[in-house]
Amino acid sequence: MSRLVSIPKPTLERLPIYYRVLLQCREAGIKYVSSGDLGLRTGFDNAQVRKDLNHIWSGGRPGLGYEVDRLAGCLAEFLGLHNHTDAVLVGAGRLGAALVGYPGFASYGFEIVAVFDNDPEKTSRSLCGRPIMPMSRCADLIERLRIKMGIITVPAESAQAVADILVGAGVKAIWSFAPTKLEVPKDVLVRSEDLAVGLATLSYYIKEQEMQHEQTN
Amino acid sequence: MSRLVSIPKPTLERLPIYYRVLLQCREAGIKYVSSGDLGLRTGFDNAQVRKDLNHIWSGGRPGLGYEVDRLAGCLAEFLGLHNHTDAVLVGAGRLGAALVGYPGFASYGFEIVAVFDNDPEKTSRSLCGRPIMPMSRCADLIERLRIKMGIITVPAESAQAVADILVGAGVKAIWSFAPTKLEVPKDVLVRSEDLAVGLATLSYYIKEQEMQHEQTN
DNA sequence: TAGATTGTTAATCGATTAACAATC
DNA sequence: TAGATTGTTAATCGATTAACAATC
Repeated sequence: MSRLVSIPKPTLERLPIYYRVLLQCREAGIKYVSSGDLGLRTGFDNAQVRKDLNHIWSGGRPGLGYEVDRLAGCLAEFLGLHNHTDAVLVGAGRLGAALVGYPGFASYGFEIVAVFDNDPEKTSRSLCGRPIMPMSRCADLIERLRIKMGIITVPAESAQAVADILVGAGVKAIWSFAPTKLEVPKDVLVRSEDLAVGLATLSYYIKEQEMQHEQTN
Repeated sequence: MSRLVSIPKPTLERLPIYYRVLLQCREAGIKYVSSGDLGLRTGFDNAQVRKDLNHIWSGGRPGLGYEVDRLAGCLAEFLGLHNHTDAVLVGAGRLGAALVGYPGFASYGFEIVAVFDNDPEKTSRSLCGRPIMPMSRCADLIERLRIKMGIITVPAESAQAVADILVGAGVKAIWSFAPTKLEVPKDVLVRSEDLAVGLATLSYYIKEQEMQHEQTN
């Protein structure tokens, strides 16, 4: 039956942040951190920190805190950061280029092994040393290399078609930057990074600030 | 006293998604949508949709639904998408380039009017028609143009220093892509888009899937 | 021992979902 | 009128915060 002790989603999203801070601590030669320290460095409540960390490790020492090295190790293990995972990227535009060149990738165990795009003008060029291939070769490559992860950086209109091809070829996790809802079978995970959501949030905040300003004057 | 009827954060983050779907409906010539329709197209519960929309407009017509045109208008109004806002971007790397070229920007009322970078090699070049200027000129330009929004696409190590300069010059909202916590006065809003969080989430999911696979075999 | 900090339980808070009378 | 769908209240669910005995 495996571990069905599934972790709350908000907790899962905070774990990478603890991990980042722990790496910084290690860099700085710090051996132990308390939940209070971690709270200060992440902006989370200290009780929150303890609760989150207890989901993955109960090795904290009262009066002392958490051993930086071991906690970082547990987090990396838990998140699967040591597992190497190959990925393909579809959409060789500016955002695609940024992701291919993103150094964080490697440190999270991911490697973009192939880039696809349907624009013939692009398929003659290459991206960070990777040839840009036409979509016609995508499914075949995914199947042969048994690739499980796909990154979508095409415009919204073509995103669903791309997702269908990826899923059809065996991809199980999609990281999408296209502002649209993707329909996929339920054993496939889609994570949408929607920049427009962030922009709209900021726009709202700025509008509110300006309105308050006007009232003060 | 203004409107202290502040909107729940999860709701605020869903509004741009409704807005996007409404624009698509309008494009398709659809005049009315029900909360059920919107739920299907966004993936949210229909009761959720009604509750969210009632925060900004109670003009839905029982038996008929919401008038696409007017609802879209209310959303745009509420989110401040019609208000033009100038912004500066700091960090002319690949991600910076992707954002400067991002078409979504304009449709949310934002315009990147200046790009800064401290690498002398970059300051000779330009980005999508905008000259890349050295940081030494940043504060002055922000003050003169009374710019309220800054976008940070520099490495984590330099992000805090950049934020300090922006805030010192009068910026009130920061959109940061640097994986680090920024300390700012409490009247300044920081929105962090942390790609590492997304990556780690996906990594965890893929690890889980593989573990279950191993057990099945 | 005294001080600090853990892991965990209980209390609070807020968000989602269900239900339904009102109304087009 | 009959069918559909709203706005809203009440019920449920889940996450955050507070508190504290246990322990280094």
